[in-house]
Amino acid sequence: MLKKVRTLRVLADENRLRLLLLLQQRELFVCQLMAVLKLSQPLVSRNLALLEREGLLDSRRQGKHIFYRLKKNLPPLAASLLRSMAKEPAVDDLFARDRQNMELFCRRFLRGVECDMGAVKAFIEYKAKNKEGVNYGKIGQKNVH
Amino acid sequence: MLKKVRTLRVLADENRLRLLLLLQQRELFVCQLMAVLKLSQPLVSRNLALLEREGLLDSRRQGKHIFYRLKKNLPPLAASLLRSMAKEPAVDDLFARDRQNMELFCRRFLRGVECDMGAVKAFIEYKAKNKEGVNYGKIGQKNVH
DNA sequence: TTAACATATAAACATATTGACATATATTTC
DNA sequence: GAAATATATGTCAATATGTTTATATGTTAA
Repeated sequence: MLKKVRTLRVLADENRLRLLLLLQQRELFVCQLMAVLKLSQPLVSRNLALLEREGLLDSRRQGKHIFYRLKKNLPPLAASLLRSMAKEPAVDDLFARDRQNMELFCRRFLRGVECDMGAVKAFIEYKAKNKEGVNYGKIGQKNVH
Repeated sequence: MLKKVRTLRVLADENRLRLLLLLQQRELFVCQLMAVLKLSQPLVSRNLALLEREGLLDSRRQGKHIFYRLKKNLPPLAASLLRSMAKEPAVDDLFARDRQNMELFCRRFLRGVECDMGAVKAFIEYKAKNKEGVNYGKIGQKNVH
């Protein structure tokens, strides 16, 4: 198969797109992505591996953690596709929520700690209780306890 | 699933990309695409239907033939993706051959006739005999009989 | 109306992808 | 060293996708 068609296939998946969009902003490790996207650890791992093999991500180990981030010199096709995708309203909405959740998770559930599965679990439980429509991002306002 | 992810998935296929690239140039009917891409009739039909349902193609019937062409107002995502794809060397090579073959087919196998399955069959047999490396496009030169 | 033809759709099958679960690996901490 | 932890990988069932074969539809021409 043509390499670029393979790249397209890899990009044509909601989970992987959300991973890429989050990793566009900054370096992250697996458990952060698990918490925010609410995906199982093997699922996140596998999709990250796919993206890395396709030349879209870089990773580096630091202690127990493995950091992933968007490759600096992204293939032009992938770069332009990601940009176009991010502009689509529906994608942008979803991504805005993911970004907000990542912020919340890091600020209120990690607090200094690099990351740990306890925080992931706590975050997912917290989100299960505080259902849709909650104003996650702003501390000290009603819907946040 | 997000609509735009579905669109991406539809585009992430070699056969469909080749169809789109050919249809970018001009209106074509099914048997022309069958001959040039060397794909079965149901396969061409089905992929064209997929692309049309996704809002990437228009079709109109004229007698026995059904003409397809790239939609005028292509969704921006699809338009930019097609442009980026066409720039990729490997895709461009493949597409250049397809375009050349379409030209040859129309000029030397259709000749006035709108299209017919006999011409499709003849073309595919001709191509089977004159294997790779042949200079299809130029009449009156060695490799063309 | 029937035969011939271009295209569409359905049915059947093979293959690929997804996601859950179990397990392996690598690193730190004790 | 062993235990704990973060991540990776293998396996399987479910599902989706791609392809072929068979059949249906709609059109023209006799």
